[in-house]
Amino acid sequence: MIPYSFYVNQDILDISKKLLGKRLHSKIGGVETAGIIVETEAYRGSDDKACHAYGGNRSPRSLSMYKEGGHAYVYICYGIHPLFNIVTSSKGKAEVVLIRALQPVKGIEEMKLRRNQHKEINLCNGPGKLTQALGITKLHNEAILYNSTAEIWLEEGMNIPNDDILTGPRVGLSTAQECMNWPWRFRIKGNKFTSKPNTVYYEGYP
DNA sequence: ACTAGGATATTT
DNA sequence: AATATCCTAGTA
Repeated sequence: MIPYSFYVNQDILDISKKLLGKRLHSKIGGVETAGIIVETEAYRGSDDKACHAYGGNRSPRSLSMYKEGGHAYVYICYGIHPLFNIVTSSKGKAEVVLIRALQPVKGIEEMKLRRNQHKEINLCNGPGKLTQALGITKLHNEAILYNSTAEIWLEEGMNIPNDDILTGPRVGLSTAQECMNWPWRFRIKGNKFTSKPNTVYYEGYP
């Protein structure tokens, strides 16, 4: 299990890249499922208009973003889909990483049942899909990811060198003005399990 | 292959 | 009224 120290006092863009290649595990309803993180996005409260905590904004939804690194921020997107984010950095800064896609490695049969899909490629290739596959719901908002009883946690996986990371604009933003073009989406080059809109990207980090 | 529409919690 | 999405059903 990846410890508390990993989640705090790291630059939000650095940790978004370091999360690539790590494994996200859940043990929910007695079944363990896991996948390699292959796509992330960074959200930074202080100056990022796309972030729910932009400029220190607080709402019932965004409160958990202000917790200390190592907590989960789960919110409901479009009224239906829970999206799973990892709070990073220190308390009060509201910096989170959205997990956008996984390569399934454990509990694949359970994922197929939960997702009602039979193709492995369709189990975790989107932020709303992977929460369903892993059994993550809004009840896991504010969950701690680093203690022995955690239902959701990370494990070390493979190290992804910078040359194997593609960056591009974040997905689904249209009113965040200049922020919507920031290359704060990260994914593993050549990996087939990333989420759909794969059109725009840059090699490496500008 | 591509596109339109529906599902619907939360915020402004 | 808009949104950090996904699925189905329709047309091509």
